[in-house]
Amino acid sequence: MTDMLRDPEPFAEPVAERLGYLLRRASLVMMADLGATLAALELRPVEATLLILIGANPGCSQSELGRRLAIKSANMVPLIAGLVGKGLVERSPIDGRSTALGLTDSGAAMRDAAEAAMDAHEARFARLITPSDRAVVAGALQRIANSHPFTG
Amino acid sequence: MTDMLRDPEPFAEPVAERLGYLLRRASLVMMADLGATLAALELRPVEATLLILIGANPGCSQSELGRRLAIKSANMVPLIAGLVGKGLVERSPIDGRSTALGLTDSGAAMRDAAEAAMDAHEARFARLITPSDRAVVAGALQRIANSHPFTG
DNA sequence: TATTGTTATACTCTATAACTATA
DNA sequence: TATAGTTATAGAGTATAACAATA
Repeated sequence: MTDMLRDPEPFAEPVAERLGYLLRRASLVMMADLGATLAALELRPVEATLLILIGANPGCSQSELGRRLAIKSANMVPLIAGLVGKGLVERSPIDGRSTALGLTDSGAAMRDAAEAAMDAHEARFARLITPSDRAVVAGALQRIANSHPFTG
Repeated sequence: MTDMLRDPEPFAEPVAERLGYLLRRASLVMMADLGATLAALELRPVEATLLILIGANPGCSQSELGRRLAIKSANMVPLIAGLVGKGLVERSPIDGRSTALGLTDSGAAMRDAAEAAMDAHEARFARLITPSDRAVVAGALQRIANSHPFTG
């Protein structure tokens, strides 16, 4: 009987028990699903995140977004330029060196669509964790994420 | 009094509650710590993982490792070649197309050092989660990681 | 015909250095 | 002097396509 359950080709996976390994594998799976989900909107995950953050913080600067998301300023340039080029984000000068960012009307619509897509995406995975365990997981992940300074 | 605790520059972070976002941030923090930890051994995380897996599965093939770790065969070539070049891994032909991988003596010593470094690394983060919550987190991460087929 | 290992290559993401203009 | 934004570039990591040799 037990032979029926035997692994036909046993392979030891000692790293599979490690927290960092599990975290990375789980993160890659969720990122892949999110990417596939947002592809319908022709948005990458980072672009959807930027739309949501700009929508929630109208007038914020490019450098401030970079600090929050740990994206270097040099790498923010093509990201924001891409969203502006798509007509989703608009810049309005604050002073000579800063520009306030905001969503255009179509940017706000796209943000709403992206949030709906992300809700559906997240629901597919939240199903795998009981509500009470979800709080435990979220708390643990937050403590890990905050245990190192995020340089940006 | 409450003014003393007020955020000097309020910034809404609606994505910070999302499971995928938390997972990614936590994973990046642990990966950065692991990379810094293993730098003392001049090993990257993926190289340490390969040493551990080869040590636990002597005779395994390069393509099998790639399937387990979701690394494409084209990308396995320079990885294994690098470990062979460092004298940590040795190849012995099985048949005309497969080669069995194994650790050299110095590869086994390096594997031991890498596992010790990973133990210390992991302990720094396990501290942030109570033992009973650790099982909850590990279970949730495993279900998420297994919820999508891993293509490799 | 499917698999192992390989080469070459391209694309994305991220990092560094240097620079301009402004506060 | 420090900051916002930019440019150019380099380095990882990962992806596809095509191929040779073998099972």
